[in-house]
Amino acid sequence: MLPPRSELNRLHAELCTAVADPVRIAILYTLADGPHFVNGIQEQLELPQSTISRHLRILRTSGIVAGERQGRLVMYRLADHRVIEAIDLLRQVMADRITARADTITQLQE
Amino acid sequence: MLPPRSELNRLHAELCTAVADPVRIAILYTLADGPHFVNGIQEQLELPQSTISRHLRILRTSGIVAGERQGRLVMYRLADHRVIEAIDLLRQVMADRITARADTITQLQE
DNA sequence: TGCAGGTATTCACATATTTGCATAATTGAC
DNA sequence: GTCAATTATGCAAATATGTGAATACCTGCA
Repeated sequence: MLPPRSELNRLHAELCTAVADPVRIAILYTLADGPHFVNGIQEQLELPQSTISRHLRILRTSGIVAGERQGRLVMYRLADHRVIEAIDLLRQVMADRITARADTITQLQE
Repeated sequence: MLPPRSELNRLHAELCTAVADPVRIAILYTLADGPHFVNGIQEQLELPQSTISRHLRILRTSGIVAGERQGRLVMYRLADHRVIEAIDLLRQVMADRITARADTITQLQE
């Protein structure tokens, strides 16, 4: 007894929304290299600590990452690598588009 | 000479945002079955025509779909099937999560 | 040209999201 | 228990996003 399709689409959109932010994408690519502590992520992204923490909560709530406290630190890791696969696919689409546009400009200049 | 990583992440997020809406997801799955006219999409989703049109514009602007006028109708199609692959991956993640939750509930009831 | 069908846009409103700053909560060491 | 370090949250302001109704726009045909 699955939920109706519109409800599935709503949940699906929630998941997509969770990855639809530049800061969260940066966090996810950082975690794609392996688990990181919050201060490590912050050091890498150079953003206010509260900003990092709030975005981590969004990713955690949507089940995309998981956090585990280790003493005073909290270590975050990807909960499901398919999410990285998915956003990587979209990144390729974007990269191809940028390349195509650059080629067009180059041709116009010749 | 590529843009800096933060700029790429911003563009990447724009692309993700475009698919982060229940109506747009429904439209994309409709178009995954093949090109459709606007009135066909509207008939299938049962939403106001202006709503469909506005979401189609968002998808068109972000390059995810392409529209072509044929007489009085406009036919839309997916511009890059990798986008469907990407959101399908996320849908599987979501489906697995729902299944896991249902199993947990079942176990609690036993 | 005028009309009707199909699509796109504008408007006004409501809701949601993001951000920085300040502050709270949690943990380990003394 | 107190203090310092790390992480999380509350708050207020700014920005962005989604919606339906009405209207404008484009096209084919008489």
